[in-house]
Amino acid sequence: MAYAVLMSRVLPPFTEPQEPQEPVATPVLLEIGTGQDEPGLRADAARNRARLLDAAARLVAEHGAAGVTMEAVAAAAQVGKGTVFRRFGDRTGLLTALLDHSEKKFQAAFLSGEPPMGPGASPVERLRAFGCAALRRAADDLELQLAAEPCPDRRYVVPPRRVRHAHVVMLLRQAVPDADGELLAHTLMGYLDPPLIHHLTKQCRMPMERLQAGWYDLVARVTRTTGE
Amino acid sequence: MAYAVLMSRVLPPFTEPQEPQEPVATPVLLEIGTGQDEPGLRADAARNRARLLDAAARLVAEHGAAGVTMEAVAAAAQVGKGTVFRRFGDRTGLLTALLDHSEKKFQAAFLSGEPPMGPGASPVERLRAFGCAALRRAADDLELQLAAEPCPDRRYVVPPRRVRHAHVVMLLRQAVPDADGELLAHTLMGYLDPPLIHHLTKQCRMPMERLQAGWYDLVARVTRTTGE
DNA sequence: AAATTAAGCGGACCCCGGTCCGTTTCATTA
DNA sequence: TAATGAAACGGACCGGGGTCCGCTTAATTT
Repeated sequence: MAYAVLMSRVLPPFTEPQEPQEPVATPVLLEIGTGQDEPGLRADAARNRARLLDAAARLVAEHGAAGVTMEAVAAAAQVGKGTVFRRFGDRTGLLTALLDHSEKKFQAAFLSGEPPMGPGASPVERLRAFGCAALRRAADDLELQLAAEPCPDRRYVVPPRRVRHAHVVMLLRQAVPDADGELLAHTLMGYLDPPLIHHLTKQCRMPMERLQAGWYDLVARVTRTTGE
Repeated sequence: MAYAVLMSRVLPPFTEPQEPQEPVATPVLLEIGTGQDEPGLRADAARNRARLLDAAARLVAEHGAAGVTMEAVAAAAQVGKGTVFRRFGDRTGLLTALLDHSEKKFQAAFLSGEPPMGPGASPVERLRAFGCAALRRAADDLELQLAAEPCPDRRYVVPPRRVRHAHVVMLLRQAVPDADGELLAHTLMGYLDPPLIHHLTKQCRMPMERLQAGWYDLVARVTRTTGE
């Protein structure tokens, strides 16, 4: 499939899913993100990219995420359909690009922002804060996050997820050095997955407070600390 | 969408996703399953159903799950395409039906089988055994399980998942009565999700032993017990 | 056995994601 | 500024999921 090739242009330096994925050192992380403005793009390409994102955002606002059809976006941006795919790879890529700006801010917050999320606080405090922020982030434009969900076998390979995962692994290594941080991190991240948040808040009508309390409790159990 | 209507025929007595989902008592659970033989089906319908499942299984064997096209199945079963959709609702439904038999056996094992999975063992022991079995089950025909993965907003609503979830909730209620069993159960189940198993074992080449050890550790932490 | 009717049937049809490839446009080099 | 090659473009095209609706058939009733 040409998908990988296209994505390698969209998401520049990114290892293939195959290799065993050594734990990534923190400073490298910042380079993994999607890259909103996409440097090194020909003038017309850059312009079309902007028009496409603009059109897509308009469509979301007007008809919800379901209204974001590749053809519709192309038409609204006065651009050929092929162009949309060339630029974003596939529908998920487009939707992800739409979320990229806020995702970047989120990443900045936990990678290098103020405590308690950023460096300076204790690992457990940072984990707690991270979860709250992630819950909040998932709750805002849940619809888009849901629509941007990649197909099952890409889910764990997508850059934003890897960044978050690596970060949680790092915190867990500090908080519980003797545990299998990789696996525990997956468990914790599972709690924060948009589809689950959606199920609990929308389909089961759970209040966010309960989810947050659940997160605190989970962190406490996993790190074998007390709640306070 | 007519989907829900169709499914209500395929999965007879099943509450809508909307209501807050009260904890289901154990004896009821057995009725939730998909129902392989589908009683109350007209003779021709039952015959076609069987032919379709047969054809689908053949296609999986020959061309992998990706080869299971609704049209292909219909053709192989000498049946109209509409018939496939009438019977199984959608592709996911068909694939799920294909897994139904083994899923039923799995359910029987943890609901009423021998200890340590079935009743008789302690809740923590049952949890540990449950996870191992689930891991094993996910590892066998991973491909089919992956292909049968429902779209994100159905994921937590699908009968097999609800059965497992309810069961884990029950065990957690016994093991850690003061915790939020609903939420903890989701966390534990997340660890056992086929896409994650696939990612870890296939894309990251992790050995199953590590996953299993991870499960034991997770159960221990969540229930605040020691490993042994 | 004939009549009735609800369930089932099938395939034409629509929509949408994704691909392909001949044409156009930008940037670079001469 | 003309030539050249790579990158971008666009829309015809394809395949597959899902729907629709007029027709058929199995079960039931009289």
